[in-house]
Amino acid sequence: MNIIFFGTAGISKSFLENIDKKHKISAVVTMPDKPASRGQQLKMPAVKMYAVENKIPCIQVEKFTDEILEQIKNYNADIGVIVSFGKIIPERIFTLPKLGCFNIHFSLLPQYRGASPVQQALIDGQTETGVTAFYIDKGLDSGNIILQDSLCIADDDTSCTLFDKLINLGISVMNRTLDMLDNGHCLAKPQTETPTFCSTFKKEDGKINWSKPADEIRNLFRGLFLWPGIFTTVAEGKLAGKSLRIIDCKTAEDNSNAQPGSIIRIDKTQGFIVKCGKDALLVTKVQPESKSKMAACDFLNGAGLTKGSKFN
RNA sequence: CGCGGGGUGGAGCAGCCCGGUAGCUCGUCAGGCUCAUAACCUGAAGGCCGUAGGUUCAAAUCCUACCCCCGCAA
Repeated sequence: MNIIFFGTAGISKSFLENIDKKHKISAVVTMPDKPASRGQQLKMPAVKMYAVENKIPCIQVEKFTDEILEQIKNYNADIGVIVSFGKIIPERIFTLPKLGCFNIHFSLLPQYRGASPVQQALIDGQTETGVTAFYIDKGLDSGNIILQDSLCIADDDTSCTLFDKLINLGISVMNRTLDMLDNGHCLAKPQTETPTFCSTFKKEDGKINWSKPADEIRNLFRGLFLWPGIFTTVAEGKLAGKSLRIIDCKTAEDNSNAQPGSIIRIDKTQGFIVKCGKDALLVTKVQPESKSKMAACDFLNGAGLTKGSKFN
């Protein structure tokens, strides 16, 4: 089939390069280059880099103008594949390909419609999630479901590892969906259950509330692992007032009535243990403001913190 | 020229403003104590203080240039 691919985020590239070779990718649609990192130089989306390397035409859109519409129309695509594009695609665009457009979404729709289904599922402590291929319609992730596959979430999965698993599964779902469409055996079913929604996260969402149970904090850590991460504020010592990012942690049982946010124990081989609302969190790796990642005990040595020190 | 922090024994840091003996918490090694230990005590090794110039009797510290690392923002 003749495919037009919509995608922007880093993960989109994995899908683009793994589309079954029997199909032809006639064009890639992505967002404009954006200033990035310290130098603030323009950086092209990974999808565009792939397109350039493989000499695939690439359309970058800020807004879907009439001119863009004409360009897309000229590619005469059979199907549009959308993976993490980053913009709502208007009806006059998604109706251009002969068979319409489908989206790969990282949840078991209609659960977790919206921007951060992977992160939110981890934060909620879910043990199962999946990938859904569905037809784009005018709503938000509300179209008819073509194919859905589930997988188990492991206790030690973070957004990083779970994304990896979902990308693999998603590529399979995408290619099977393309096969079904190609063969004309494609029965899409409406979403009937009650949907749930999730939105994007802000930096502030990663702030630790130590009065919460350790397993909730740990789930927040897992969900926000890639971005923005979870952080706390040092309350004393030479780094008082600075923020501290938690790079790795585990829950630890604790029945003491110590004050949440205080260090109740130091394990020189592993890290330090902070009391939470229920149980405690063993912090093993950390990154202070403006600093590199380091072992939790190294941080204590430099910051002059010890058993009894507190975080806010 | 987006904003900011930083490069000091193996690790994390202090010292720099106000030039004059290389400091702290760990780690490592040796010895001691102990039923035992990641605990405690004693001792030791290990530094061209990011690089190159400059100022000075004297530079980790002041001046200049360069290299590298990191956070924010995107």
